[in-house]
Amino acid sequence: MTVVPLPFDPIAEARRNWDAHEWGATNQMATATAITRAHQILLRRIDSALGPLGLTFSRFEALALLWFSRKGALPLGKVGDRLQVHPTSVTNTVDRLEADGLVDRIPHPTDRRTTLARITPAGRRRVVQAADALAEIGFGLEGMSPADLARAEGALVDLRREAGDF
Amino acid sequence: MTVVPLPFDPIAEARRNWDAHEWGATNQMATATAITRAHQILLRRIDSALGPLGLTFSRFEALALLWFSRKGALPLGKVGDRLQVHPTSVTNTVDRLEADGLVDRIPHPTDRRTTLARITPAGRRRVVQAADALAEIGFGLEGMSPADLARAEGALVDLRREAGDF
DNA sequence: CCACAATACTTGGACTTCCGACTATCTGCC
DNA sequence: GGCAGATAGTCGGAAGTCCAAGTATTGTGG
Repeated sequence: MTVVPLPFDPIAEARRNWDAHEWGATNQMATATAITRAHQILLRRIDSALGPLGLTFSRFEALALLWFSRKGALPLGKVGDRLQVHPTSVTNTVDRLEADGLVDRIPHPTDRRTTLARITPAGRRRVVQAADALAEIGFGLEGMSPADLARAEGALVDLRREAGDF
Repeated sequence: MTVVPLPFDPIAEARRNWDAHEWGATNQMATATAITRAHQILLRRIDSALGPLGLTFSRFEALALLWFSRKGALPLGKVGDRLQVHPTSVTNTVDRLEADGLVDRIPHPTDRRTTLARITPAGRRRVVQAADALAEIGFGLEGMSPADLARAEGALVDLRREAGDF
């Protein structure tokens, strides 16, 4: 995608327009726009760093979650809860990881409704490479000072909590 | 989507795992995750507020951009630059807005390569309703104090600038 | 103990986003 | 003037997300 730097901050511009037309909630609009843009920037950088490894951010997240888990395996539903994504997205993600041999599906020992996703040895090797690649690019956050990292994270805690994240 | 509040902050948990395994860039990981989650929360709330009006956030953004423009019309390429999205996404967005009669396509007066998207009277009415609906829900940012709104926006300025946003 | 509700996952469809490739048009330089 | 390269938009395809609906299994109240 062509990145064309604008000669002005589009958010400051939006603020002016919003205020001029009395559309209300200007501060929220500005912050929502900033978060949306930050997410776009982040996702592009992260996915392009992971592309050579055959991963996307969501696949990486799932893989890392399994890697961290005690047994290297979790019910698909738990994966969805932790990553806050829809069950169908988990099915899709695990399908692709499985096709690449990074994960396999095994039945739950006692509940036959439940399927576990289990990280394979190849998956363990891949996720470590991916974590290195992400650390290398600072998770796409080059350009943010340590103070800004902490500020951003802190400012979003209440939003996440209030939305039921934890 | 079922929202199941977790009994702990998943980001704090990820921090612990990351540090324990010495994967590096822990602070960036935490902030990137927070931004990603905030975006998920935001987008869901915003799209569900706009759904009854037949809009999505990206369609609203395009419509608002046209509304603010002096002539109510812009080349598709300019729309993409301002919203930082791929040309094909603009084509798609405008297709749908056009199908709903909120926008129409007109030729550029002098450059025959260029197509202008022009907001229609119905589009103008709709975008005002949408702005009201969004102000109503505080752009999905209920839960953030005014101080946090400013903190989040401020913390992301350098990221956006460094990424070539402006 | 058994019908009914809840839970776990998958399937099919809609939508958004991106990339690569393609057509049409304009611009600049020889 | 005319051709090479840049620019504007669109199309086809891949990937991600969600919802609605469907199957299978488990839990529960009378």
